[in-house]
Amino acid sequence: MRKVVPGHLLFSQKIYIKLSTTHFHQTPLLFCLVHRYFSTKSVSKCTLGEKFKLDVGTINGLNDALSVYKKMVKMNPRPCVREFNKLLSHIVKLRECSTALSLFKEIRILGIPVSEYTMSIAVNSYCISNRVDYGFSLLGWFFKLGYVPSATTFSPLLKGLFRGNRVDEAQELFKKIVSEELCELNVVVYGTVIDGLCKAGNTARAFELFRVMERGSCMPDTYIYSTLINGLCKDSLSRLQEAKILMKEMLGCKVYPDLITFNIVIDALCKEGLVDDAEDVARIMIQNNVVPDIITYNSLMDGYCLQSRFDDARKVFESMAGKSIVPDIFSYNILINGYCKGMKIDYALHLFREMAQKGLAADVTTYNTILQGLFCDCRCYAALELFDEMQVVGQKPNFFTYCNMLDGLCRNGHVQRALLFLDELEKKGLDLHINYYNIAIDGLCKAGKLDNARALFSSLPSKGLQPDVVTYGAMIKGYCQEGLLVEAKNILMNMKLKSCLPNSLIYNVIVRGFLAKGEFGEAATFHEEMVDRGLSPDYSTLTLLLDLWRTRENNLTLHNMIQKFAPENTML
DNA sequence: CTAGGGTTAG
Repeated sequence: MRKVVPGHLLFSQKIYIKLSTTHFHQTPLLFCLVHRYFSTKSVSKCTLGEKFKLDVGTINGLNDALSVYKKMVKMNPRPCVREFNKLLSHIVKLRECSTALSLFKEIRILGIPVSEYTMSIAVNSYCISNRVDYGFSLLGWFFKLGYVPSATTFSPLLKGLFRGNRVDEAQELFKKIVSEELCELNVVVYGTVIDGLCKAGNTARAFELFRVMERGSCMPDTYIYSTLINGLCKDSLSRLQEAKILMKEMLGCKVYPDLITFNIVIDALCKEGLVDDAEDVARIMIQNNVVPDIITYNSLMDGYCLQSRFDDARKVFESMAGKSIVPDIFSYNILINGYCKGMKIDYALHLFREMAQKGLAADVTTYNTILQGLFCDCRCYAALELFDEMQVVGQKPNFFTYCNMLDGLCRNGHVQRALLFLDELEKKGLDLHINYYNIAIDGLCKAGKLDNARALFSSLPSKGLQPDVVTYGAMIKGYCQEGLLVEAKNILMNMKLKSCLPNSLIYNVIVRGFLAKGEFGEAATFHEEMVDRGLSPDYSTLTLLLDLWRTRENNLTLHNMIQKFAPENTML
């Protein structure tokens, strides 16, 4: 049976074409209105699909969503855009952005009309998948279709830029939004930028924006305060006192903390070692009818573990059951990490097996944590087995897994095994990283296998790798320890030629190396060079310097020597 | 039907 196209639908398509080619640039708003008017009109004549209302609550997982989508596409006429939007949005919430984007593309190919909502969902999907530039390219489509991107479109773009460490571009976009009035400056846009700035370490700029908000018509809400409190708590030097003041300011403005605000504070206290205070805050939150969730308990557990109060951590873990909260992968990883750090590896292993029994799959964090724990406990064989096991169950090792393996093997006297491991990595055609070689070179030097270290070091360029300051440092330290100062000096010269600046660690090693050999003139030269470069000797180098010069130059008083070698060091 | 804040290893 052929579908009869209603006359007014044809008419609306003509208008659409005409407006989009001639009038759009002058009258985008008018265009939108006309477009929307006719879209609704055309839908009103639909029969089967028009009545279809999607209830995402009935969708069970991705496959279900996909079959619903197929059903919707087959309907004639098709359900309205809104139902497609609901479905797409639901798929994004299932964290299946790539699927959502394929469907979005298919919808376009099938000629199913999309709305500004569909477009925003697509932009957001791209941003979540770290493909912000594709998100930006969709902005062009907005205009083609006669839509105007809104704050809802721009906030994911801003967030995506920040997440990709493109802080300058994010700030530029924000400035552009403000100066060209691209969209409404609402609390969500501010929140996105403030959070991005805090996470980029620019708390000062975040607060500037916050004060701008306060003065303007857009009042900060719980999200904004939580973001800033979190920013203060996680600033390089934690600023808990300021966070406390901000919390008071927040209450004064009658903005009240919610679950996430409390979780931020609880976590910050735990990380400061104030887990008992964190417990107090948890009690206060309950008094305020805010119910703790799994993240609250996970933070508390971590807090106890940091204080080596494993029994208390365990109590929190077990108390979750009574609150019908099921421990998640974080809960297990936190407790496993606690036990590993506390050298209670068997407890950690027990939990590891328990999670499998409960149907909870260990992730790469779990494996990395336990691998480290096993190596710390000198259980190399078990670690090697676990490394194989993780691959058997399909958990891909990452950069840190490989570092753990190499480092663990070296530290346990299995440098040769580490080298074999490194060979395997090379053969696998993995992305090689200079860190792998730094660990191996350091291991070889510490094992006194300087020739092997040198050979590995020399092979780096052929592998397409550049030594970094750590590589040079390992070699220099290796030579110094063997008293081979000429070689150490050569490496130092080499790195300078490659414009790799020696750090204070390297200078300290060299100065101590020359002092140990009694070559005081050389030691003094490098000491001077270090100071010239704004670096200072560490405690043990300084002690050696002072002792030696004191015995050699009796006429120097201690005061003179301090003036000479550590003018800025007030400790001595 | 679209957008912002919180927990683990290295």
